[in-house]
Amino acid sequence: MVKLFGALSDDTRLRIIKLLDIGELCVCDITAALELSQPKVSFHLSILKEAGLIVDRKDGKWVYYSLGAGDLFTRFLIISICEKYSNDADIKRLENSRNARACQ
Amino acid sequence: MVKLFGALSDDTRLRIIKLLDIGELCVCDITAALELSQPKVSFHLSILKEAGLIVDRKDGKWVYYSLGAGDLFTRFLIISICEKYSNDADIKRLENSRNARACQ
DNA sequence: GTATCATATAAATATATATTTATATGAGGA
DNA sequence: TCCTCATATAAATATATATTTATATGATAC
Repeated sequence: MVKLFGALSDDTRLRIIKLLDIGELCVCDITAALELSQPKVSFHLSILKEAGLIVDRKDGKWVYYSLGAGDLFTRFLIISICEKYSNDADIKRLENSRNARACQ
Repeated sequence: MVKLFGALSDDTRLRIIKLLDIGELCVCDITAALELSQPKVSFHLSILKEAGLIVDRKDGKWVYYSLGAGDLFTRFLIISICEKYSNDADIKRLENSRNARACQ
């Protein structure tokens, strides 16, 4: 429980959760959307994964992350965060990045 | 939101929340129940208060803390924590402390 | 007023967490 | 096979958070 709340007590990680609410994303898209360094994004993804909030799926060179199934409480937390938290700028950059086919 | 989750990402503070679920308690009772130093308890109480999770009430020498009203989401978090988290040893020590009238 | 009690705060230190920079891994493509 | 790309990990550093020890505050009792 401490680990779960610890994973949620960081602005970067809440931004990632909000991004993944759109759907599955690869690391390069998340990195582009957040405008952060790749190791930094990987670090935060690992903490979210470790807390059971997200899951990953490998496909060739890419690793895709998405919001995890989790238990009822975890799901409620994610829903609440996505409802309360907004980061339009991130989502806009994500769209730009995808249109530009940043990672290929 | 980060501050709220940050306040919940510590074992000592979850123990305090669980204790306060019983009802209003003074600092000396919380200190006795947790078997921690008084400054340490005051430090953690200040973080919970700052996050809007608990409120205080002064009466003479004593300061009493209790779970705050908060918004729906905060209340749900507190309810969930109290349901999932158990610390029987703390509650037992609290009862002993009160019987012994530790603070007076 | 002085002593004592409950609590808070400050300063110093210890510990955990995040960030940066550099490098490793492993999959495809030339 | 060698090169490049996407991602992860390691090491070094920076920053935040927690803990300890000492002291301050403010109330009551003597």
